[in-house]
Amino acid sequence: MRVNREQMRANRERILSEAGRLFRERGFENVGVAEVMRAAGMTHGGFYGHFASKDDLVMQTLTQLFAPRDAASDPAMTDFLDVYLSPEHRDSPGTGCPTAALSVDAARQTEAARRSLSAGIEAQIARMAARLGDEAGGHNRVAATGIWAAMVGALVLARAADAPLSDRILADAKAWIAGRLDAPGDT
Amino acid sequence: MRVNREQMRANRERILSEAGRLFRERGFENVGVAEVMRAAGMTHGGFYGHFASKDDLVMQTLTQLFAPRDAASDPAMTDFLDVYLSPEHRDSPGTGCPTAALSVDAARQTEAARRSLSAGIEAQIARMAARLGDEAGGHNRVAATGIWAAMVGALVLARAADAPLSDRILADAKAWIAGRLDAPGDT
DNA sequence: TGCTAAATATGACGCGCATCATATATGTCA
DNA sequence: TGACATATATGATGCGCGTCATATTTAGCA
Repeated sequence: MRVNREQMRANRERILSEAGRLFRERGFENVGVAEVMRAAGMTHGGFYGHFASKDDLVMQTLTQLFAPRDAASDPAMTDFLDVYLSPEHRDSPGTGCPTAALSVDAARQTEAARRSLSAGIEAQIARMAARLGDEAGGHNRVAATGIWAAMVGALVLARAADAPLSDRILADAKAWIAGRLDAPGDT
Repeated sequence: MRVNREQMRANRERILSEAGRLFRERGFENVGVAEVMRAAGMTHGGFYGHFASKDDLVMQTLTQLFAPRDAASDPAMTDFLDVYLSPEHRDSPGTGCPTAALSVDAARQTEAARRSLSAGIEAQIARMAARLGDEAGGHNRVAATGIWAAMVGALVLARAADAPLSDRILADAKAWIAGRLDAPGDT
């Protein structure tokens, strides 16, 4: 039952990947250690060879989900907005934005988990500000925070709302935010 | 151990009230039936005399939290925004906005619970639109959705972020949203 | 005032979960 | 190539939770 070092590294990454998907789909409390391991193609026993506890898994999953990616390949704001507030993104939280899926839950986790999430939020705001800077210019941190909050909030509301209302929230929020992009008008 | 009808009604309301507070503070999955009953000053046994199941309690709690109040006494948008994105509101989810505290969790509950939440979101958007109508006028539904999403999202982000970042998110989001209130500019 | 139904209390059951103990098989290295 | 370390599997333990069975007390009503 022993695997080589490469295999073990791959197993560990598959655990983290499946945990990231399951946690985003159903929240930290509704996914058990055994289910994560099963999704990764193993049994529950080997879990503690990879992680110290479930809290540790939660923290490392958050860290991985918010790992920095190169901002150079970021799509333009308009395209990003269009994808972010699409029905497809709303309907697939398991592969979607970890902030929208896990922020509320993560606020109730370990201090270490909170720190990972907090760093991810800061990075995202900075990236949004940079993106706005490329297209407008000025003190964009305020606008980046407001636009990002509106996007996350709209996705959360759309996921909570039922069928006809949900689509309308996506469309209306997208239209409103897009309208704010053109005319910066910072305070 | 029997109480009169008035007392029983009061007990039932206290259960719902405490459940509303505890659920908003810690989420549905992290609060047990026994703890809710204890908070209401009773033991766990009498629970099923009031509710059919925990799912039933969750649904009725949501219904009560989103019960319509008279929109006539709503504060002006600016005052509402100031209170909503205050550090006090961020730090007391148990008595704060149920949408920000429970939306993500509620999306994973019973269909009946989802319906209660959905109705609450619809009512809130309508109230926001009416408020904007009193102060501007026009097709305000789009703006109401965008502003409400920004407010909910900013509160969620502020609750997830750590100390210095959290305050900045509140202040920046508040400033940005307030700037969008003056100039409607609907699409 | 006494009988009955009802509201709450006490206690128990079964299940799922996180965690750990031990077994087994196989990479790793001398 | 053989001995040992180690990655995973099997199985067990303890605990908390939702739910229910039963007991107890007392309001409601004749």
